[in-house]
Amino acid sequence: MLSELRKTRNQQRTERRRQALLDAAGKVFTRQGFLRTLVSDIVAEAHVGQGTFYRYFPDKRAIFEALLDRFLANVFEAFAGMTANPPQDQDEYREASIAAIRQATEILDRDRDLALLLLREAPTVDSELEDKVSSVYSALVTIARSFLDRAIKEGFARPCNTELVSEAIVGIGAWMANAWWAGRLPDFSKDQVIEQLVDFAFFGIGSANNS
Amino acid sequence: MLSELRKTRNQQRTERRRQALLDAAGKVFTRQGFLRTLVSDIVAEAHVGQGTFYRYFPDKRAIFEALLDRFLANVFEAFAGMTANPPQDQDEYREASIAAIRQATEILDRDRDLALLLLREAPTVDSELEDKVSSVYSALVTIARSFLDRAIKEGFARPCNTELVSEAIVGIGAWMANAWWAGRLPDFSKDQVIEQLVDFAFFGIGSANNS
Amino acid sequence: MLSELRKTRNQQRTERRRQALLDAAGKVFTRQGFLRTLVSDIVAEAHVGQGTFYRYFPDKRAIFEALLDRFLANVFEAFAGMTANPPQDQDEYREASIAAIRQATEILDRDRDLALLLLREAPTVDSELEDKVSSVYSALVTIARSFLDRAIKEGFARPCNTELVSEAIVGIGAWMANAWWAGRLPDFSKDQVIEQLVDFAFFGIGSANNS
Amino acid sequence: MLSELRKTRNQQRTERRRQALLDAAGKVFTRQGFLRTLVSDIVAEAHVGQGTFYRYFPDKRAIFEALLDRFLANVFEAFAGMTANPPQDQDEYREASIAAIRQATEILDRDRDLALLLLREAPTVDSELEDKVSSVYSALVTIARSFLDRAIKEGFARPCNTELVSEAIVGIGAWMANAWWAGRLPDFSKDQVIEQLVDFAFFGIGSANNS
DNA sequence: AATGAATGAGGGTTCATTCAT
DNA sequence: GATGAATGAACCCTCATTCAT
Repeated sequence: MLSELRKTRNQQRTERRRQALLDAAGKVFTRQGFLRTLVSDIVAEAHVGQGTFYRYFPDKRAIFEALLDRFLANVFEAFAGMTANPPQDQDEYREASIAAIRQATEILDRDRDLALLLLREAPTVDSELEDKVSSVYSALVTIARSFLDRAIKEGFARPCNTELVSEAIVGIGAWMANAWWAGRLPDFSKDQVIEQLVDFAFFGIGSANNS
Repeated sequence: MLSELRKTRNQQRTERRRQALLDAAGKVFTRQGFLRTLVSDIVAEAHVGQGTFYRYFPDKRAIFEALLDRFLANVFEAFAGMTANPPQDQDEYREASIAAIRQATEILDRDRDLALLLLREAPTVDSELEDKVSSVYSALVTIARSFLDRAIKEGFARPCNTELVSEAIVGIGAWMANAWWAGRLPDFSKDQVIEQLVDFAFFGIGSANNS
Repeated sequence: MLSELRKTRNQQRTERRRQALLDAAGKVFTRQGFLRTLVSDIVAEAHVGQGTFYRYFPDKRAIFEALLDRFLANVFEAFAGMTANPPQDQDEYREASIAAIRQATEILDRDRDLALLLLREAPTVDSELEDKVSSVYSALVTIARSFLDRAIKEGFARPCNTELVSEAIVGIGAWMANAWWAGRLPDFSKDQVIEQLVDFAFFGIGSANNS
Repeated sequence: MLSELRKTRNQQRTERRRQALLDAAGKVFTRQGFLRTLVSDIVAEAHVGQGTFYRYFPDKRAIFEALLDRFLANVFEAFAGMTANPPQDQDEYREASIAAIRQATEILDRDRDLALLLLREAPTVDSELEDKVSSVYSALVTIARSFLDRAIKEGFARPCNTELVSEAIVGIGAWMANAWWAGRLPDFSKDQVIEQLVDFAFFGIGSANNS
């Protein structure tokens, strides 16, 4: 009979190994993409035997999903703080937005390549993984929408179809993050990008003297 | 020696068959995704022999690329008209934008599922295909930017970093098209979406009375 | 109804095309070997259509065999003259041998590469082709043996087992021809090789003063 | 971590299986020739899975080469002893030659069919394998030549061009071995063949009373 | 529990052969 | 008769998964 201590130690070892496999998978997926990653690549990267993989994950898709879950949890965590401290006027709103985005990207920046890969490839693997990614965007849209609704009610935002507009706002964020991470905007600092986008979202491209 | 007539007829037959293979591939890719599509699925859909496929395309990737090329050519054609008729004031600009987007989506709508698939999966196949898709976005950004630059010069658009903002505008378009095609916006007509987005792009979310 | 003239002309045309295909096949087989030669290579070399090949030969093996037959007929022709003019003493015998070998190689030299290929690869294709090649060697052995038998009877050759020795003599010829054609004897002229070999065959390596 | 004992046992098992595959391949190649042998034939003969083959050899050519290497190593071993004990006169030389050849054929006789196949087909597979076989003949020629050079220097062999003559001697050996193995000399014992050939090599066909 | 050798179904690709024009 | 596009039976090889140790 195993002692409690021994049992716990084994569980820890198991959990550590699971994480090691996930980390290894993350590296290999980032390097080669889901399509071109073999299970044998993952176990080689993790320095474990081929059979060991199947003690922890039923197949390649499963470890990809686990990786995605871990990442999506991070995303939620990153945006969780945004609901606090409702702003009192448009300037505060704008400042709060900039701060929130800056903080969120900070967290995501740690695994930017993996993030890029997961968001890009998950929808091509499976409709289930596609739904998972969608649901995260939906959640972000919901957050954005509640902010926007309040801002309109408080009178410091232009009335509009908040469902569509918040989708668009999340879209800008996701798109530009993608562009930035993919190196398509080499001439700008991250802060520049964030500020310009927030201004665009707040004021549009229209000039004041024309309204 | 074949007569000219005969030669031409053969070329036509070859071209027709190539298109038939492309169409069949389009259907199967749309249904199953690149990953899960077998060459044997494509030839079954096209009702030709397995070997016939390899007379027209060297491998699965190649037919996917040809399909992408055909689609990207359509995209360019769709947006080619946008450069004509520079608008004279902000309202005309806004109307022109709506008209152009409506027309572009009209054309793309014919193969919406395929479009969705190509844009989503091409970047996961290959860095070359990834670049192809990127370059189309870049081209659209360039078009958007030249419009925006002029609008600012003419005084009916707010000065801003046009490189970033035009990237964002294309991003909104691509993102919302995606959302729309993927059925994530079931409550809105296409025209509603277009109008709301153009307004968002022109005026932002900021209220007039707060500026 | 075709006139006789027309019929003959067609037969000639057919025969010419058959020879053209054989020549083309010879070139390609020489270049690539039987194993790596495709029917499509042969028709490309012959500048005829893929289907045309099958009007003249049932398959790749058949054209190889036809080529072999054409070559073996040449070999027989080359050695046919050797039976004439029986020599009267050992020196005449030796001179006649040298002359015959020289003449034979003369004829074979025209298609040396093809000869090398056919003799080397035919036995690996088929046991039937193997037998064909064998039978040529047997025929040569028979010729050599009849000479040797007579020479012994006439008293200017050492009595020996003529079946084995004539096999060995043909073996030397075939082996050295192979070595020569394959470029394994770069330092010698053909005449040098022939003379040395004939001397070896006549006198062996043993020295006179030791007998 | 595997114990040393376990590791060694695994290596042995691996080596045993590799040899089993080689043996199986030998059987199938002998039966069907390189051209007509499928990898699936080899694995069926060896009673292992299709994939197992590819753990041990990259492709069909590779296992053929390994088989050839194993055989050529045997050939060298068979002839290695020939360099020892230089003979002191022509008779000793002749006796030594007979003994050496008898011993060499003894060893090769064990895998005569495979030997025949390897020497015959290897040059048709590849220029690399062709070179391998050539190099063995060259090595044998070198051995023969050193003997002949010494015999001439010692005065019990007729001066001659030793490069050509030793090539011819090896040629006789290879050719007659081939003829014997191929069943073209059914009326003679091996010893008869060897003796006759050695006599032919020593004394030629020329009669003594004619010199 | 961990291993890595063994497996074989499955997929891509070739190429001899057929056949409609 | 000549053509070359079409064909699909082979065949090679990969790689996710199993399993004996």
